[in-house]
Amino acid sequence: MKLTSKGRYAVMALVDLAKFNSRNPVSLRDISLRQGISLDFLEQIFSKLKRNEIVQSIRGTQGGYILNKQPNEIKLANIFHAVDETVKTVQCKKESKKGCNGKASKCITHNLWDELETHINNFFENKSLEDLLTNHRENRIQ
Amino acid sequence: MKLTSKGRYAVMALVDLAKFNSRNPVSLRDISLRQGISLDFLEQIFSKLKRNEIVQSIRGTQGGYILNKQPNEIKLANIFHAVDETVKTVQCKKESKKGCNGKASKCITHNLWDELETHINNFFENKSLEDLLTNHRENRIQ
DNA sequence: TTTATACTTGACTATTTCAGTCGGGTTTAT
DNA sequence: ATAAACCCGACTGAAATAGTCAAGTATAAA
Repeated sequence: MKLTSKGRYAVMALVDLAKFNSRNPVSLRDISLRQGISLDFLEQIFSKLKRNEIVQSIRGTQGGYILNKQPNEIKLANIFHAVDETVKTVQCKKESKKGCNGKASKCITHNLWDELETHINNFFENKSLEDLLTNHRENRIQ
Repeated sequence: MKLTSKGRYAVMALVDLAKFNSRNPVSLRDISLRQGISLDFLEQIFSKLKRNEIVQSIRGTQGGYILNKQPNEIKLANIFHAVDETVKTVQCKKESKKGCNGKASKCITHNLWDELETHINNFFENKSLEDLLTNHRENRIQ
């Protein structure tokens, strides 16, 4: 089981954005440098975050991105959903596959994956950007 | 985020094995046919399950596999661990990557992935083969 | 009004992982 | 003897991932 970089980077970038979100927009170039994430890749990610109204963009010189909501209103679930990061446990749901749809009954482990999905989604629903910011402030040494 | 087929198949195969575990060993061929899983792939999986003492093998004609413990003693965590299915959230742990080890401090989201790992592992620690068997018996129609 | 900065978009690509195959074994009941 | 079944390691096609690249548009500032 793994989490892709897209979702991980999205969270890292948004925490960074929230930290420097005081007044001025934050450019992807800055985030790229601070977080060590490819600028081109960040652009892909932020295009999705914008489409999902998690951030707003400001074009032109001195432009950048700002959060579209307060950090405590942005759940991790929103972020992962925005960048198409989904929990795909139940491959047996695929059409025309044996073991699940082929027979009239669900495959042996079908319920298990459903439960797991719920379990993981709960975790993401109950964590906001705000939580991460707090956690980070407490733990950093510098 | 996704779960690989190896772990999913391992669970399906073991539930199947547990169901038919009455007295005689169960051959992979039978499991393959019932669950629609490639025989060669099953052999890879059971080699690992055996190495981790989750099953025992009986060679020769009429051979097969039997569970090495009672279903209620086999946690899903054991199974996933046996087939190398791990929750890989924290890619920032990789050596020589920016954002975590490069600097003296942990990367912004490091704790998050740790928490998530714990959250998911809890789920697997608290579910046994026995639970799945019970669940399956209750739900099947046939 | 020119220029540099920064967002916008879509196509392209190298790498890695996954899922499964293949070809050889060895063991053992019948 | 032979067929069923486990055992083991190498190989491979396909898909997903993690970017890269190219060609824009918008806007603030000089």
